[in-house]
Amino acid sequence: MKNQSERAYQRMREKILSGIIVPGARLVEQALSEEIGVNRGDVRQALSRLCAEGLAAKGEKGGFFVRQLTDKDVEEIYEVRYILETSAVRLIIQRAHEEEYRQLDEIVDHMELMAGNNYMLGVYEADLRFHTALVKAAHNEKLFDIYISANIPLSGVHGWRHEITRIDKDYMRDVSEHRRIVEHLRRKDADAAIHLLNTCHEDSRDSIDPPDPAPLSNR
Amino acid sequence: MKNQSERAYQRMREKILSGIIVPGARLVEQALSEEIGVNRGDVRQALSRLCAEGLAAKGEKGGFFVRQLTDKDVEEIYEVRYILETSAVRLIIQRAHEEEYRQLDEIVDHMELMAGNNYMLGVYEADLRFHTALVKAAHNEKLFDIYISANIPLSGVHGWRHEITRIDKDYMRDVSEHRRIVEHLRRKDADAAIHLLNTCHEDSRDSIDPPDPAPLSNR
DNA sequence: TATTCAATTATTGTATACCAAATTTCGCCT
DNA sequence: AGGCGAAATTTGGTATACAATAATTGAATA
Repeated sequence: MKNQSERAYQRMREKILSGIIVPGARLVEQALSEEIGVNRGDVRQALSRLCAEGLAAKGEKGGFFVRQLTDKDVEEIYEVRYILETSAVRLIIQRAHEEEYRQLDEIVDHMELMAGNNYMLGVYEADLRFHTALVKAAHNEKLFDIYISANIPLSGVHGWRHEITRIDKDYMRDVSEHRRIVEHLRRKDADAAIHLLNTCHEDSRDSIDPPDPAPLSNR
Repeated sequence: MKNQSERAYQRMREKILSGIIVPGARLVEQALSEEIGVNRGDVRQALSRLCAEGLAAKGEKGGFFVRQLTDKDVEEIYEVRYILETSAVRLIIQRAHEEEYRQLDEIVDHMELMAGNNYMLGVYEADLRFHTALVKAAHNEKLFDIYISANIPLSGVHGWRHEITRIDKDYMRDVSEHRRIVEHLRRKDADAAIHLLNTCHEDSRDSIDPPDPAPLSNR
């Protein structure tokens, strides 16, 4: 954390993504500034950035709010996710080095370990990391930036903290799916890898229940 | 323009994209604030947003600068542009209505008129509008947002104002290419449309000379 | 009890001033 | 021309003010 506005941004981002601040809630500048320990100007700066990234939005009557994703939004985000990851796979096959495949393997190893011991949140975290590493391996920084700043790997679980994580899910199947994706990448079989990626998407989409209706303070 | 920080954002964006402020130049807060007629805080807010969108960047020794695109950046952006527009085409074929094709036709008409009378900047503008409308027609707001906020249609000509626009370019060929793209879309021939789009990219890539080395005040 | 409306309080958007630290500029000297 | 150091500028951070507006409270009323 170099400077204060960066700090404000990071803290607020965390709070939003982890669901500590629920979607639809008003982002009160003074409260935030006191809590984080920066002044209102820095909070305002961070809010501006969060807005540009789609994590927050300006209310019609003024003020900032945590972005409320509609069903349509989620649907569209999955579509974009598919587009970006599919393209990443094709680039990976042209460009990735063994080193990057090894990194992906390692993440899957972690995922396996956590799945075996029922660390659901851990598995989820590893999954995030896997998809991020996947796009990174495409060797296109701009593509990676877009993927990150669009908060694509997180959108579906916006507010997961408030949901009951499905206990009966077969996490081991996920693990083997991810492992097979890496295999396909190594064999340069783009279509197979993409097909499996698609399966992942379907899975996570099904396992997500709509978040609690947020207690809107206004709007 | 609802509020001041929005105004600051708009003005600065214009200045950067039109090349009035050259790539690499320092963005002095006070100068900007006086010029635009807002206070420093608002400028700071706008700068924060511009940064998130990749139009500006924070210098290592502090301060904001107009983002300087390297050859690699441009290369990557074209790749992303290809990915996004290609995906858009595939979605358009599934979803677009006649109304949207008519809009595209109309833009091509404008382009033709301007090309016929050698309004080079006008042609360029219509081209921008065409590609934007294309992505919009994919009926995925998120995809559209990404396309816009990544400044993809503009990146290649970042600072075009300082270049000598090629006078000998065959603008009419561009026009007919664009017209054929719409035809292919109507016939639902994705591959043909994508192939032509690709041609456009190659063309514009070739016709762009590297911008003048920006007079860097530091960095 | 439920509802309406006015008074009170909170929040935003904007503006200004201040400060220390870092950075840049500029003139001077060699 | 090139290096040096002082002066000016710029940043990043903080505090405060204040009018306009939005939200909440609470009391009066149906």
